[in-house]
Formats: sequence, C-alpha cells, structure tokens
Amino acid sequence: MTKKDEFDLQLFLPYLLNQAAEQASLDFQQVYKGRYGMLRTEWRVLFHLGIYGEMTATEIGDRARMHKTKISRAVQKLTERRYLARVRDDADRRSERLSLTPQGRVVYDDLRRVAEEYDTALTTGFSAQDVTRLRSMLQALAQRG
Amino acid sequence: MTKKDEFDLQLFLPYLLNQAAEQASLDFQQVYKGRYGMLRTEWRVLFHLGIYGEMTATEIGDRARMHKTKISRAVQKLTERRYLARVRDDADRRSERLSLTPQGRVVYDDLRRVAEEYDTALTTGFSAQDVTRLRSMLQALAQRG
DNA sequence: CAGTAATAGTTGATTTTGTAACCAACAAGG
DNA sequence: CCTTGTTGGTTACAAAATCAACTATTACTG
Repeated sequence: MTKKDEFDLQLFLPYLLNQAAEQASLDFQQVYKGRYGMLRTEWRVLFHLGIYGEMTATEIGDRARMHKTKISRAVQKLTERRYLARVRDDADRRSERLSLTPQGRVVYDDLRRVAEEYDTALTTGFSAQDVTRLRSMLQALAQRG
Repeated sequence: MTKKDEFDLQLFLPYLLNQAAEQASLDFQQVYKGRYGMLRTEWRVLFHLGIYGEMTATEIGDRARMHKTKISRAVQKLTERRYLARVRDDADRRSERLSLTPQGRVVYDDLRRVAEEYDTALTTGFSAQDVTRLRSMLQALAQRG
C-alpha cells in the first residue's frame, strides 16, 4: 500500500471499502427509503426472507451479521407494515418462524428487480472477469474474523 | 451477478461491500476506540490533518465526503483532547485552519503505524496484482456519483 | 428432577448520526 | 454602501444504532 514514509489514506482498505460501500448503497437506498420508507436493516431482513424463505430472527442475524436488536426492531416494523408474518415455533417456543406475506413478496420482488439493475449499473465499465474477482475478494474479506 | 431467476444477496455489491467494509474496519476500530476513545469520524479527521497538514473543516469534508456536522463534532472532541489546534483564518474569518498539536501527532503516528500493519494483514493471501486491482476498482466505485 | 446456565427475543437508556434551522462573515450587483 | 445571496461552521431536535438489562423458554449437570 505504501512505500516507506508516505501513507495514502485513499488506499487504506478499511477507509476505501467504506467509501465505496457508502457510495454504492446510496442510490439503492433512495429506492427502498423513498418508495417504501424502509431502513437498511429492514430491506436486509426482507431480502433474507425473500431469498431463503422461512427463517428465525437469529438465523437472519447469523447470516447477515446483524445484531439481534436491529433484527428485532426491523421485524417489528415489517410486521406492522404487513410485509411479514410471525409464527411461534412449536418445537422451540422461544423463537418464531418468519416469512413474507404476499404483500411483502410484492415489495421484495420490486426491490429485487431494482437491486439487479443497480448491480448491473455499478459494474458496467469493468470486465466480467474483474467483477468476478472483485466479488470473490470482497467475500474473502467479509469472512475474516 | 445472477442468472435468470436466482438472486444471490451475498454477491449484491452494495451488500457485499458493506459486509467487507464492516469486517475490515473491526479490528482497527478496536485500536482507536480502545486506545484513545476515538470515533470513526475522529480518526478520519485526525488522519487527514496528519497526512495533508493544515486544513479547514470544509476541505476535510470535501476530501473525506463527510457531512459538516460530523466534522464539526469530531473537531470539537479532538480539540478538547488537545489533539488539534484551531486558528481563525484572517483572510476569511468564517473559517479556521486546523492542524495537529504535537500530542495529536503522537497519536496519529501511532495509529498510522497500526493502520499500515493492519492493511498489510488484510491483504495477505492475495497477490499484489489482485490487491492493486481491488483498490483501483474500489476507488472507481467510490468516485461514482 | 432441582438448580443453574444458555438461548431467543424484547425493551429501555445512552450514544451517535442525520436533518434543519441558524449566526456570522463574505461576495456581487445595483 | 445596501440589499440579497452564498459560504463556513455551529446548534437543536429527531431518528437510529449501541449496550445493558430483562423475560420466557430450553438445555445441561449433578
């Protein structure tokens, strides 16, 4: 990253990643916020249920690396808006099986379409190979710890 | 990213970038938080002054893409801790020239050393070429908008 | 089993961030 | 100059994230 005495903040990975991440989520944020008044935590929960189907709060937390209070509050909001249904699990009555309502699925489908388009827009200008390499490196970085 | 009907959240760039960014900043965060009780906004301001020398708040904001209220509060905190000095600019008496105190420089030097080591640790396992490519792609992504 | 520990999830208090309104100093045009 | 608009920066208030404590249920251990 640096030679000898110079330190380039613009190349420092945590900083750089953060700048890129913030920029990358900006436009997509406008959509889920503007169109559905959702928070980042909320679309994440929505997407997890949309993709993986029925899950419990902790399962989402593990997969998304989100803290359980964030999940709890996101689930509340989404339930209020009738985007998801909660059913107590009879096998373990502490937890609830969460799933999308039909209404929630409509929202998910819409946002997912936008997400796909947005991802495409973000990666235009890079070669397919570079993009693949980028994703795999990011996944590796995300896994450390 | 996806073929036809599948949507892989783990590969969605805004999500992936965010996961990687969060993970990447974790350990470094421990250091500046644990060792100096600093916030992310604060080390950023500190680093900007350490690297680029005297700057005004807006200059930092432009370069770091941070909102001015964040800067304002970070500057306050850092001033309280005697890490930086503020001098009203006579040419334009609305703004202040900010710079590190000797004490602030000590902290900067320490954190910078840690940052360098940490960056190295993060990138081990990747080829030098891949890392270079990664950084340049991230810079490109960060610039969009 | 009884007692203790661990887990799923919620709630409340505190901290941090975001948004908007604001003050002081400067800039430009008439 | 004087009005209007802009810019640098702060402050107040609302929204959100973090952290700690709490309830209810299940798992473990002697």
